Amino acid sequence: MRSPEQLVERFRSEGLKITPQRQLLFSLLHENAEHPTAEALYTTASAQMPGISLRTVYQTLTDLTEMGELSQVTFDGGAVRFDPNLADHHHAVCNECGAIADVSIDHLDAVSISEPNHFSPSSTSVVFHGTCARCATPTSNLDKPTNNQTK
Amino acid sequence: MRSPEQLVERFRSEGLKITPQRQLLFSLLHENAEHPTAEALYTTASAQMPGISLRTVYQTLTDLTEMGELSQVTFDGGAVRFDPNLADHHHAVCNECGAIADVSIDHLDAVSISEPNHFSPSSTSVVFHGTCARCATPTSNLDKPTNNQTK
DNA sequence: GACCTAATCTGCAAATCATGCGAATAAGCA
DNA sequence: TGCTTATTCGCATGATTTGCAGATTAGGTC
Ligand SMILES: [Mn+2]
Ligand SMILES: [Mn+2]
Ligand SMILES: [Zn+2]
Ligand SMILES: [Zn+2]
Repeated sequence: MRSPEQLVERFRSEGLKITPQRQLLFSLLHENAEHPTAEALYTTASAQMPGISLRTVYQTLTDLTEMGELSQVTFDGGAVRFDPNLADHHHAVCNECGAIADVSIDHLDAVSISEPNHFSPSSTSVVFHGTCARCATPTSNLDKPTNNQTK
Repeated sequence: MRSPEQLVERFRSEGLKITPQRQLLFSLLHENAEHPTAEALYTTASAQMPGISLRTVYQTLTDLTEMGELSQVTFDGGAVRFDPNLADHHHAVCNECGAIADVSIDHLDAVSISEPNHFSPSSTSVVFHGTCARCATPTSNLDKPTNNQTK
């Protein structure tokens, strides 16, 4: 996703209005690597802008997605998560705390479908499930992230 | 998933009852490579057993999953799909018709996370999105599978 | 075969997540 | 300031899945 400033420009140039709700969401999403759900963004947004509607959060997220500024990902049937990282990347989901990390992958081109089933893949996505660095360290659990488990 | 006969044996040996509903679902799931949703199974089941409850379908699918006889998969936030294929495998989802095919993958072990982020993956799943063989053939579209798109 | 009882099935309420819709509101502009 | 129209908001509705409780039944006992 582009910077809030660039998004303001884009919205303006497309004749869309610059509302406080949109600006807040631009800033909450910018470089946000947490893959938040709509509800999570709503909670954060509400703290800064009491009265903002969950409906507006969904609306804005849908708009940004349709503009190609956001992508949506889901894991294991949980709620949709929003991802401002437009680079080609994959994900690592922690079984313990539910954290979702962006990962780059080496040798993805080596991966191929074994059987000659004539499927023409246009995209490939890889999801790792396992234990994240924080949850792996047996030290103090005091600073462990809260459980964001999808389901 | 094991054969209906073996499942009957397993259920019996665990003190579970062999009901017509369960037997029907055993047979509908056996070697079923369509990755059906609960609703889809309910529709098929209802044709053979009018009056069967959707709740029972869900219940049985949950039971089989907990017994390790079924696995559940979801794609793009759609409804949960049930998979009797217990072998380690991956999936190819057709963008056109929504068909989901099982695929085996070569060189998966070559795939690795680039950055040293200390994530310890316990499992890796790969999903291809693209066009299936049927949808790719420009011949008669009459025999194309119906659209089962997840969303 | 009749009887008993726990397991199962069923119908419906309710939870969760997401979208449709219309009325109220406010951004952008003359 | 006042107009126009996009946007926001609240609520209803839809889709999927689970909780619950009463009715039913499989499977054992006599
Ligand atoms: Mn990401
Ligand atoms: Mn499969
Ligand atoms: Zn973790
Ligand atoms: Zn297809």
